[in-house]
Amino acid sequence: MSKAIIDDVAARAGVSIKTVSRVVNRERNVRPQTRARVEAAIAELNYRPRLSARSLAGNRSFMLGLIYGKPGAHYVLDIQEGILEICRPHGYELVIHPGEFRDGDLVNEVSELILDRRIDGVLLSPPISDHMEAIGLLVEAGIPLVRIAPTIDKTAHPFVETNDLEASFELAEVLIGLGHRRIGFITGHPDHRAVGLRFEGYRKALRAHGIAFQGELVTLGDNRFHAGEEGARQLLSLPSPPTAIFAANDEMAGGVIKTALAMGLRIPEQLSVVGFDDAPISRQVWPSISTIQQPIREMAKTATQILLEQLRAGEAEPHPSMHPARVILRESIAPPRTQTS
Amino acid sequence: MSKAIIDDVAARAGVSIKTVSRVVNRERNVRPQTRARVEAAIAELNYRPRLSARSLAGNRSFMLGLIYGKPGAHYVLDIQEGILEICRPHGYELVIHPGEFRDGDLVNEVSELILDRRIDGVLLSPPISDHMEAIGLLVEAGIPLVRIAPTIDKTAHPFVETNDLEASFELAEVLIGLGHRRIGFITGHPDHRAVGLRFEGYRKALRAHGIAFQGELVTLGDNRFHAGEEGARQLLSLPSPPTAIFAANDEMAGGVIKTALAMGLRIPEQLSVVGFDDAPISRQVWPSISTIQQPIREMAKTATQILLEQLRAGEAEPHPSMHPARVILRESIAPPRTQTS
DNA sequence: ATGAAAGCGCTAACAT
DNA sequence: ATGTTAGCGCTTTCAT
Repeated sequence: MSKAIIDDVAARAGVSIKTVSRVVNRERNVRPQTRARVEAAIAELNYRPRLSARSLAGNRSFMLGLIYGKPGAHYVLDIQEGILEICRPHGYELVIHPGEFRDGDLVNEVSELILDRRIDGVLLSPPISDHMEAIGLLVEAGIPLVRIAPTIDKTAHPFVETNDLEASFELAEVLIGLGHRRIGFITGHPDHRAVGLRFEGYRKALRAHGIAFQGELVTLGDNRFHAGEEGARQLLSLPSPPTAIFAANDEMAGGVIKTALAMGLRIPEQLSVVGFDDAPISRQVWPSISTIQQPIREMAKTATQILLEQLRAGEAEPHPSMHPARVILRESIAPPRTQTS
Repeated sequence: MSKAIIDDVAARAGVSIKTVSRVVNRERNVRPQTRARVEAAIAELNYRPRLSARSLAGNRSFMLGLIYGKPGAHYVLDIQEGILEICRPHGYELVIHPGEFRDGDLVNEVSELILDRRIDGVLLSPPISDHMEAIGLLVEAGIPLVRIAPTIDKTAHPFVETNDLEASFELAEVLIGLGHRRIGFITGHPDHRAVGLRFEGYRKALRAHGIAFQGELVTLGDNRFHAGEEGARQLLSLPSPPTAIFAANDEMAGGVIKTALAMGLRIPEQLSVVGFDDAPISRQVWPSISTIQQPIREMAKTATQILLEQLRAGEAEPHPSMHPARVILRESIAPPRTQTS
């Protein structure tokens, strides 16, 4: 029963409560000897500072906020755990906040988060990391924030990033290297800008290899499994169907696989498929999907470190940090069948 | 800029701060007229009580804790969102806490959660809802808790439950009804007791239909995709392989599908497969998996309601609530091939 | 039905 | 390097 409060510790260590406070807060100007005495007293009494008291007096909440969209459960959970791994040891709690990009309430909810909870700092994960209105609100309120994998306006605020475009370019090049020339693409949700960069990477790769871009080989998706199914149905019904399909994320690539199999195609012999994210589904379908792995957990950890540093230093210098993605090759790709068949 | 504090509201409404406090806390013994005046003042000033001040004075944190294992990202996220949906409107924040069942640290972390964060109440999701040591700690500390889908010791504490065994029985009966007699089973992780009930449901169904239980048709799994692959490989290599496989969860059923396809089997013609959970994977593989849907989000909501009620009433009556699961039939099942082939 | 006064346990500003 | 004194903004008694 740890009912000890700061006065108990002070009494036991024979110092004033201010000195105890100094030790707890790791301030300097405490003699090592004194510090040791206080730390001993803290240990003996199993003293834990009351968060509410610290908050009230110090005007900070020791809480970080995470505002996230819905880019897949595994993605969100990875981010959450990455953040927790860093912030917990520093005495910060995480308050999670699901928000829809298009939801008009998002802005209200953000201000509620600020006003009611007095969050000390905020992490924004995709696609909310590109939600400039929400960001503006936070900036106005003076709440430190770090954006995870933003794609626009990457000047004003600290962020951690990855290289969607380059990784996508590389994966497209793999297909081209195998001999594919008609490569379909299923785009992602327009609110998820990062996914748009993947499309650009694809186009750039085509260009780099002198392959003409063909609009008919592109279908509009929304990141969901179903869009992959639809897109595949559409692309594979073309008079001259693609020999490979690049889906902007794994969820949709999974949809492509399912539809292609249902249509009686053999993968990868008759159709190569690639995705993006290294989502669980990419490993779990048969054949497994070649994809791009993003170090999202690491990004979340770095973002949290940057945020905590900002909280400590009180400054908000843009502090970019790059976590490159990497290509993962699996069963879903092969050279195209020779045209003669 | 809502910098209004309780004194401002009191002044504006022409009452004492105690009365404002009464209105904010919905206490009675306030004349409707007075209440209206105070509420008007609150609205005009956009007053928001400081959580830290309320916590310090009232000795509660307005935070709920969720301790969860890792039974799949979608599952965890569903629970989180179910809880948030209920607790946010009541002014409670959610603090999430991933914990490994076998991790010795879990107990430490739980006490930290109690001591440091002064959590007002805790929700335990599977498999932690069966972690009696952690529960004991919470009870000892007098922290109200609600268990989500526990399987043991369902007497002492409030909980919400579902009917794993009965649903499993029902799904097994579907296979039997199709004519299957050799039905393989891949068990779940032993720490996840609920998954054990699914095995019992399977055995009970066999018994009910006069089918002898055969140990060789059972392999030990751990809820993960890979275990499904292994189990399928083992079962399908038997001299007389099963005509259907029941995996204790969808993740493993997905593994079965993948392995069976890789072995050249056609599903469902040559092998029927069923799972449990209605996880995304059950919809995303081809063919899609027949399974059981559990209303986990609803369970989480109900659990939160019970917890909040307890916090209000100050009592901890066991308050069971049943959320039945239901069978979902998809493409992965068919009658067995006739033995003559 | 309403109010006055006394903290809750800590940090901040200013001593010393 | 350490201590003193005020609060932080609310909820609790206990009056009235």
